[in-house]
Amino acid sequence: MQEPTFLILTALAAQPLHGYGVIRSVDELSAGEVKLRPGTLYGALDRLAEQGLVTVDREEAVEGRLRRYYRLSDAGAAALQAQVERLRRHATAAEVQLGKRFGGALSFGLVRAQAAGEVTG
Amino acid sequence: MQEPTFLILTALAAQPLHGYGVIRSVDELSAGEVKLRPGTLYGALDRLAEQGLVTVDREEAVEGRLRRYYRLSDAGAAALQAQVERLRRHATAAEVQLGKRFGGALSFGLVRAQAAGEVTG
DNA sequence: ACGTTATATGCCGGTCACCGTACTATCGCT
DNA sequence: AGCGATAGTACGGTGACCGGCATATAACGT
Repeated sequence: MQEPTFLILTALAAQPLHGYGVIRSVDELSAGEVKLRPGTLYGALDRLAEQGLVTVDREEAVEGRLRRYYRLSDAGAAALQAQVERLRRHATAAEVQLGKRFGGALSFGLVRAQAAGEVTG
Repeated sequence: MQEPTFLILTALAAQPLHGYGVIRSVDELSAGEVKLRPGTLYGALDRLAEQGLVTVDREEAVEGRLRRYYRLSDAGAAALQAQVERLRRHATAAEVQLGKRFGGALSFGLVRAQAAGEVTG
């Protein structure tokens, strides 16, 4: 699962949103770092619906415009939670490796890596 | 940056490795979850070298076979560290969102999410 | 002697997620 | 009337990754 897809699931985790709502939510959640393009969003939404990770909650017609709300399914929530754990494991592994970067054991600030996120063991 | 690329950088963070060494290291680091195919590995290595995130450390000829060692550059280490922080932020954001999942504040087991890995904020 | 597994690298075609852009359409603001 | 925000659809392109194949040597089992 890629970053945009992950953030779409994240946006939908709290409550159902329509497409444009997802774009705004992802923008906020990523502190402005990730701005979803329509092509990315609706493509991802279609794929996620196909996989059963999101479902169409309802369709509203607001002043002629269709507004389709998407909801995170239970399977989607489980997938997201699994992905969160995967991300954490990878982050931890990378920091442990980075801590070994100067060839041996060292006893000062760089062990920070382990201290920071490392309790997983 | 995708998962395979991230794990390749992670593998090289501790010490220079040759191609096959990276495959084994990634296998270990991911607890057997990620098995790099040659096409993925060498393609990624070429791209990373182009971006200056890894450099060729040295070339050894072991019994006729060439063994090319790759090293993580300082830029690569910085990129990996940045990626680690990005991953952590996303993981945290997702768990906060998942915590809101049943519509409001709740005071039992599901707040586990925050308790589990969450001290970052 | 032969097959299998491990070591080690390179190449190529295919897929699919994502990007970028353009287009349609309505509302509110100026 | 024109512009920007809202809201969704369509489509061509890129590039990372996958899968498989080719190549070569060495160790190990049968």
